[in-house]
Amino acid sequence: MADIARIADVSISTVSRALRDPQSVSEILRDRIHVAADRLGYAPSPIAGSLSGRRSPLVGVVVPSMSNAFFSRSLESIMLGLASENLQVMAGFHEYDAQREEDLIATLMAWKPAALVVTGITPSRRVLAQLSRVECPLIQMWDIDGTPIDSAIGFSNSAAGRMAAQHLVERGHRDIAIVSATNLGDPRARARATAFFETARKLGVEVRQIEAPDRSMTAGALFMREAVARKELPAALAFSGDSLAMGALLEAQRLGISVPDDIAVIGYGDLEFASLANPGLTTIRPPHEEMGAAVAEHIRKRLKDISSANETIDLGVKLIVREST
Amino acid sequence: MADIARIADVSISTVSRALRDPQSVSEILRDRIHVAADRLGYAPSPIAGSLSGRRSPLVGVVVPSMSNAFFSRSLESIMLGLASENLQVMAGFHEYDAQREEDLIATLMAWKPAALVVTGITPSRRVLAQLSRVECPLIQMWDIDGTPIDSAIGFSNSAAGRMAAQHLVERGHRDIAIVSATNLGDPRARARATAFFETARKLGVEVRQIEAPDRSMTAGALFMREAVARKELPAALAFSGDSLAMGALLEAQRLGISVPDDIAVIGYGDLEFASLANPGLTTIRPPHEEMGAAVAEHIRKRLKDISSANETIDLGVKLIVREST
DNA sequence: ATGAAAGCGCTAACAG
DNA sequence: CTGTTAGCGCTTTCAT
Repeated sequence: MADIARIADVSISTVSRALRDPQSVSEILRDRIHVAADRLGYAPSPIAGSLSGRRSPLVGVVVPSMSNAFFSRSLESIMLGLASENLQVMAGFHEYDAQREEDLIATLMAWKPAALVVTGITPSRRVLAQLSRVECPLIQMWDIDGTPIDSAIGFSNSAAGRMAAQHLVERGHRDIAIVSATNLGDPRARARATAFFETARKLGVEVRQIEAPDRSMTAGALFMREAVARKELPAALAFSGDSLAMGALLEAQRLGISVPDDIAVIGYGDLEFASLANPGLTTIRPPHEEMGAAVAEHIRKRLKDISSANETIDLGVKLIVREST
Repeated sequence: MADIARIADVSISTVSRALRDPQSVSEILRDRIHVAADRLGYAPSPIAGSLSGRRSPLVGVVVPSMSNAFFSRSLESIMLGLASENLQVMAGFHEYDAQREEDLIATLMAWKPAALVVTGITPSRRVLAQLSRVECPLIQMWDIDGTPIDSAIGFSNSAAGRMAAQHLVERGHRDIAIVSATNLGDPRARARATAFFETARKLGVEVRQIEAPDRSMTAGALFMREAVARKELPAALAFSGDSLAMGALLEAQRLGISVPDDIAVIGYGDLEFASLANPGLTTIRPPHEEMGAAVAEHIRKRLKDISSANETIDLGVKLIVREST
């Protein structure tokens, strides 16, 4: 910037202004400065800018996992929506470990991000305290059931659970089990399972809860194999995720069990294979990409406009009925 | 740091040393400083450190896509392997767009990263020039066929293509087609397809090349439906990815086509569903997670040790034979 | 609308 | 082993 200032015969402050807020500089100087900057191939230092300024051109994003299709999609669309704003995403994951989440948030905050995006609306006590002190816009995504600290963009996981239960009961099922990997510590999966359970009960159906070791297709297949071997197969199965459901579907096929004749199956997620499976998998579709796009848009808005903080946006879930129920 | 210095009654430089290289400070001062730092709840500013120091505690990672399971897995394991070193990953994607890749690399370099990881060994001319000027350790991952700029960690995509062709020909197939989404601009998919083609030819088999619109399961299903409708189904199909193959497998099932009796299928990737599919999908397994771990380890080593630059590590691919061939 | 001056919080020679 | 002294490259009052 000093070089530009010399060539354009202005002060460094004017260069700074011309570059970050062109309107605040007279047209003549502005042009001289931009020409000089181009000639020198000037590239601003985000580090120096961040040290000096109020915040960095960074948006922190905290997700439970990077390899989970749900979150990697959200991440991708957040990045996409923020690229035009010259905001770089700095992401991390914690696998539902509260300590790791806390450390991660602390690390991200140390970079003075322009905004912070976290997954979930009900953090642990300590993380809650930590988030309450955050000085930048804070967006909680993937859940809106509860009290947001600042803004929340997502959908109701309880509604998703309710929807699934209602569907199975309406289909006439009375012998229902829900297969869920709750011990992973995913509060949203837990919320869905709880809502499922309670909705079914209200409709006069007692639902069995079965614990899966994790949310993988392999776990789904394993569950199915063992349930069949023990002859403990219920008439309808709700899985906490499409991968579990797909694993079960494939294994059922292998074992000669007919879906939906012998057993009805519903998933959650509407991952790509849900529509291609045989039979097509009935599932609940959360607003994957829409969420990322909405988060990015919200950040853009808040960085410009006056405080449009404390917004809650419900993007809704959909029941997608296919052949498996 | 000034507060710590005052409390511990030392100079700021000594605080800096005690914190970043404890060994270089006498035990007495070191303890006083750490106690003071704890008491004050001191959290270092990575921004100030980066501006002042030679580099930032950041590792830039460039992948083609964040939502692709291949790359999100690598990313996750790189992050995991670097967390202990207090290195934060800053990642971005470009969807095989050379211009976006160039911009992304420029953005990452502006943060003075401690290391840069890119995907692929054969960048465009301009990106190559850009990477040659990088001042930090540079790791090219997911491919080792070619001349690395600095270090390369991955496997031979040509070998993967060769392996697949050899397998199908050995199984006795003469009517083979390869279904590949080459127009996405993925040089590694292209390398695999080319090697497949040439290997088959050497073995006396001419392979048809069929273009898929993308690498999704949906595209695989669509291909299968159309090929069957046109009665143009070859005896053996090699797909450039497991998702394409899985889509085709599911659609074949739907259409009553038997795999491998009517048609043999081989994929690439060994994604989770490959072993669960009916029939199990024969595929080529690249070293997904191993790569991320190896990249992280290599970075750790290079940041400490003397220059162990210009290393090329071949993690190898495996042919996994299942029922589909 | 422009410039001068004072940092942002830390690292890194250089002396001693 | 420790302290002094300069910055790193930019933003931001405060004057003018």
